[in-house]
Amino acid sequence: MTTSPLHDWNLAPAEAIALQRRLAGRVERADRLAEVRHIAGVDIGFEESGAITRAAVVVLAWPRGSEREWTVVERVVHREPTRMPYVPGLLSFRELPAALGAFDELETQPQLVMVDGQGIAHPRRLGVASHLGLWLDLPTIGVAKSRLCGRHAEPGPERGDWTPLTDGHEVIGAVLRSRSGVKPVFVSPGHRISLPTALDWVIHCLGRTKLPEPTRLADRLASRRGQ
DNA sequence: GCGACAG
DNA sequence: ATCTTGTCGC
Repeated sequence: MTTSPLHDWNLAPAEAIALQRRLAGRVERADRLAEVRHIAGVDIGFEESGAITRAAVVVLAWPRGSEREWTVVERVVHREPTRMPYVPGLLSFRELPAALGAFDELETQPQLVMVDGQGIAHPRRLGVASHLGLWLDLPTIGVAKSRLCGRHAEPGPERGDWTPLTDGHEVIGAVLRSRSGVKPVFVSPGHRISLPTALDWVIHCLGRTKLPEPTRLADRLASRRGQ
């Protein structure tokens, strides 16, 4: 077996929390991105009543062909037995093992990764997107469908309108109206990216749907609803 | 003690 | 996350 770059995954809740506090100090909140040619979207689904975790990664070419033309470069689905239950705040310990398995099978090297879940908009500033970014040493962005922590005002009604997500005086993300008339998404930096840049990328990847294309396609593939 | 709580 | 049909609206 290989030696884990950061840690192993079988941890008790108290240990996982202590680990998150340590890892959070390694998260980079400033932009450190290479020229983007491929953007990956990641999401997790379950089979067998939750006994099997199914990770999906979709890689899209950038820049895209035309306004609403995306080129899917690669798609990977990786399954493995589920190890941990869902515990709010400890999501990465449940989902990352399978996600990393999917990345191991990926042939294309993305320069940016969008994850279904929070980045630093997390109680200890280490949501699943940040944790994955540290492990892969790649820029990551968290795009969640609901809030885990922080306070915010309701964003405007038009696509692109957003308000800051804050915790105390710290800005930890943005609440973005990705589509008018629909509940907003929660965008937060994962690793090696700033909030303004993360927001730009998410907005660039928006189609007519609520979720940006990378995450939307990964979502479909993970739930096997996708093709 | 009473809520809140990514997926 | 997942279990699930029809239905309202652009």
